[in-house]
Amino acid sequence: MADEITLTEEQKALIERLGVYHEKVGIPPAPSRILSLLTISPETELTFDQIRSTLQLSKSATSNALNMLMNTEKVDYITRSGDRKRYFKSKIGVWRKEMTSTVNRLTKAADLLEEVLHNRPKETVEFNKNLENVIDFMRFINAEMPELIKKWEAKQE
Amino acid sequence: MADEITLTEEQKALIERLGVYHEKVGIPPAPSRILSLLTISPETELTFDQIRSTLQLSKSATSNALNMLMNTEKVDYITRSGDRKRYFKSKIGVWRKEMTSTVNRLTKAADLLEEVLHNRPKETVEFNKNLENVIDFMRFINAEMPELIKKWEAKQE
DNA sequence: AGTTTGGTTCTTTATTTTGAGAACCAAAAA
DNA sequence: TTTTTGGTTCTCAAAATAAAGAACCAAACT
Repeated sequence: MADEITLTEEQKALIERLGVYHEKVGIPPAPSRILSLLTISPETELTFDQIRSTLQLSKSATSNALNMLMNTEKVDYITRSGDRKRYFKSKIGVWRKEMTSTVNRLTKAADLLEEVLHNRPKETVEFNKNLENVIDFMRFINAEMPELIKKWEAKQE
Repeated sequence: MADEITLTEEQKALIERLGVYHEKVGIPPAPSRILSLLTISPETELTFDQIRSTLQLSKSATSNALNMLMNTEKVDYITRSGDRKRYFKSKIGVWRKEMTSTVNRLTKAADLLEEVLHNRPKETVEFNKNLENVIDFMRFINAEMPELIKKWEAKQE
């Protein structure tokens, strides 16, 4: 127990800064810090207690945060034979899928806005046109994603 | 006073649904509802008191929410000569700029992640490669935005 | 000068979120 | 079979968020 991992002051500061970034996009404090730790830590696979003690969180906060991060597909764990502990790690590898599904959520908004558009009076011409453009652009971006990824991949020599 | 605008049940339901969507992307309840009202209302320019009474908000909640929405460039107001009231309206027209700056915020994340990358040991090869790819893709998307908008505009005959 | 209008700001309360700590639990180890 | 490990779940308190209501204020009206 209490086998926290050693981090430089710089690394600790980075955890906080990246943590704040995650908070800004809606992830609660404890999950944010864990996600940041798993991004910054020299060791990429950490046990429950390494995470807990390094970040000075309670067991409950650690447990709940890890489960939230696993539910949202941001974290995963591996096991090692003959070892009962789980080794948690960032799912940074699936960023392509994540970006795609983030953009895909835009189409949900587009559907909702389309309902709004259909409900609007035809008289507010400019407003309706803007709304229509937003909707169309959201769908356009979503449709372009695969091609965009392909273009990026081609660029990587 | 109490000159609320008339909305159908469907419109009221749409305000709630769109409001929930806004809440999910981090906008607090009252601003979310106001933004939704300004998107759904047949009249696109509403006074402080029309908003207040239609949504049954207190003056303070209305005032604070409107100021937040104006600070974040989501809402604006116009005035009419000989009329002391302000007429608030959604800034839906600037969606292009908004989308661009949303994507632009990605580069802030990329900068932070690059600091992280530089701090990492070279030994975690796969992790580092993934991190590098995320960073590069974020910047790529940002750089592609203007072209993407151009492509979309061309499509609008 | 006094009143009304169109808000803003301050104070207080209700609700939600966050996290600690203890109790708990199943599987593995002793 | 008892104990330890690796968590999970429950209860409670602290802190942050949200919003109501009243007091307040400057500009315009009377």
